Amino acid sequence: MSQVVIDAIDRKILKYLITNARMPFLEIARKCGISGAAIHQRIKKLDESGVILGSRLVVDPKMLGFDVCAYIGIRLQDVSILMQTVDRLKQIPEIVECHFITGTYNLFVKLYCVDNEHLMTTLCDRILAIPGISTTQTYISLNEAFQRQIYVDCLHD
Amino acid sequence: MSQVVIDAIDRKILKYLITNARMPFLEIARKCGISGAAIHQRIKKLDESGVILGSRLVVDPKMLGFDVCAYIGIRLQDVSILMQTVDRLKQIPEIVECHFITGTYNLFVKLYCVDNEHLMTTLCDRILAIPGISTTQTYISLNEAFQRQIYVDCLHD
DNA sequence: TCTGAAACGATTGAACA
DNA sequence: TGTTCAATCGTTTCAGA
Repeated sequence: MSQVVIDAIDRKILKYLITNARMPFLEIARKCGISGAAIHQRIKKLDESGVILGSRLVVDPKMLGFDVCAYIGIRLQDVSILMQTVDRLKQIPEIVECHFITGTYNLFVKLYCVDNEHLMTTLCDRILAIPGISTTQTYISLNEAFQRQIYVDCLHD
Repeated sequence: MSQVVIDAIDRKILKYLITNARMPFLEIARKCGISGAAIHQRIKKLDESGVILGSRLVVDPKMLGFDVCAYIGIRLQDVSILMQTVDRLKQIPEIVECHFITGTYNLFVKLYCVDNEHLMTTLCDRILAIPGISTTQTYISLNEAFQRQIYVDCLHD
């Protein structure tokens, strides 16, 4: 996949915004030692080049009443229907993540439900209703120990 | 887990910010038909009550050079070291998510690596170096079909 | 819980080094 | 790429309903 040239200042900008998407550009500017307008221009470039995909508020699912988080591995009868299956999965709002994977399953999804009953109806009435699914395995997350973003500094320093 | 009373306006505010954490409060105010000050007060309340955990810039891992995304299921020899193991996993920057789960594994992590070699060294030199790990299984994500946030409207309307 | 007003700070675009 | 400047717009707080 195409890459983009990102220098130390870009990485610093990303690092700040990855932990707080609403950090004022002027505050970043002060920390980076350049002007606010320069930060603005760099962020615009990062945005246009596709490095920045967007920003999100992070909410606590449990506080909103979603007490159950689960991962489901999905095995298809026939890999040719992979894309159609993804489209069907996308229509299920409880599913927040969907991956193509190697190994025992073809697809792997993450979802949030209100309770176990909600998980069961989502699995049985919505997911298993999709034609071509051979088997599934559900892994219930008892607790999310942590969740964070990529550590940009892992890269070429 | 404790829940909080959230009305339709709160849900509308969250809905906007979940897809764009930098949306100006005044714009939300216009869409909700109340003043900017009221939006500010509501967001402050949602923040203080723990519904809002923070905000994040979403970056494309591939654009930053992280070509490999994987999930690893981890089985421990002894569940009593669960918390210590989480602490050790937290120190590995490549790991972005860590769950306690039911089933075949005790822990389940998501990580990003630069390439397969990086994945292998992270697994062998860092993860398997943690004492008490019995077995692991790695699922490589060939592609993330989609990733999004909880759909707030799943709830009580 | 809302509003409007006022003060302050941030964003954005243009012109230029 | 960077800078400064100026206009516009957003944020935040407070008093009061």
